[in-house]
Amino acid sequence: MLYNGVMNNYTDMLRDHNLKVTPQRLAIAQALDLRGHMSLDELYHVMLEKFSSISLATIYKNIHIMLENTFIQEVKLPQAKSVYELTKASHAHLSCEKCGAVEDITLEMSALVEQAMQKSSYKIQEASLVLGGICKNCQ
Amino acid sequence: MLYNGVMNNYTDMLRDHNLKVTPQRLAIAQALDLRGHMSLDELYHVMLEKFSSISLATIYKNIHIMLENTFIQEVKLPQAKSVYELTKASHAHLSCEKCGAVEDITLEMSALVEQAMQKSSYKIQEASLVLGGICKNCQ
DNA sequence: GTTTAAACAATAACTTTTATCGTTTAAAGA
DNA sequence: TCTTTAAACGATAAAAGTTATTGTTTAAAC
Repeated sequence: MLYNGVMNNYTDMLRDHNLKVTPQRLAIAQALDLRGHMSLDELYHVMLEKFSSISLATIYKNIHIMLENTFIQEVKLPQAKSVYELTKASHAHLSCEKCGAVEDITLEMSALVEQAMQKSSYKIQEASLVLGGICKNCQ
Repeated sequence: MLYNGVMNNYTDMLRDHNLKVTPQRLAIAQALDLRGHMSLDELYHVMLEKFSSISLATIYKNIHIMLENTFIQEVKLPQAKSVYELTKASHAHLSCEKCGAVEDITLEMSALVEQAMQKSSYKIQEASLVLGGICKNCQ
């Protein structure tokens, strides 16, 4: 299932999420896997290169159903358009405020969540963290 | 400046952010102060009660300029529409996935940010954290 | 192969957000 | 307090973003 750290069997991944396998969906999966994070616009323009007559509605509908089936996740960024990524283990995000790059980062958050549950009366189920800053290239 | 924990001098607050003081803006400031967090729709409907002929465009334009002048902040929630709040010291948010309530919570995040700076090559400037869960009432 | 439900492209419809314009008003200076 | 002026207002048009519809194509099960 893994080749040089890059997943290559998008067909199985789609089927695992009850998504019918089409060339368009395989290309979306590949694009997201390759680039990590993409906005709807970016995805549309990348898809246009492979499918010159793809409809924008196809992008919207696939993003919608892929979110519904948890094949992908939306990342809402404080100062930019949402980006989408393939669903993987829970993690936080780094967002460069200069170039707009988005990276995953895995952090130990259990202590923080514990702190929050003690301070509040919430039963916390998930944490969404975006750290804004300047990436290495832009420093 | 404080009366029973509720700020009452919205005029000064607006002026401090270079915003011309109008009845509509005073009402927006008061509504956000009173309720903590409001979506654009909620704000519009609350404002309609005071100003029966207020234009939706006025809400959009004021939210825009108030964001620009950092009088208010936008909170992007993972599974719901954005809400807005008066700008205050940096803090995280709790979001009830059942009733939609949003609360502020102050957490000690410096250790986490330190962890992130060591793991990555980013210079981190701000953290945006939303904790999703179930509030006391909904449990 | 056939059949069928789902996905597709095209595009219309709808929603959300921004821009325009004539009028009103807050705020600064006379 | 009275003018003056730039900004804010309401109304509404325009633009941008998203969803729904329709006829056609295609993936997948039989």
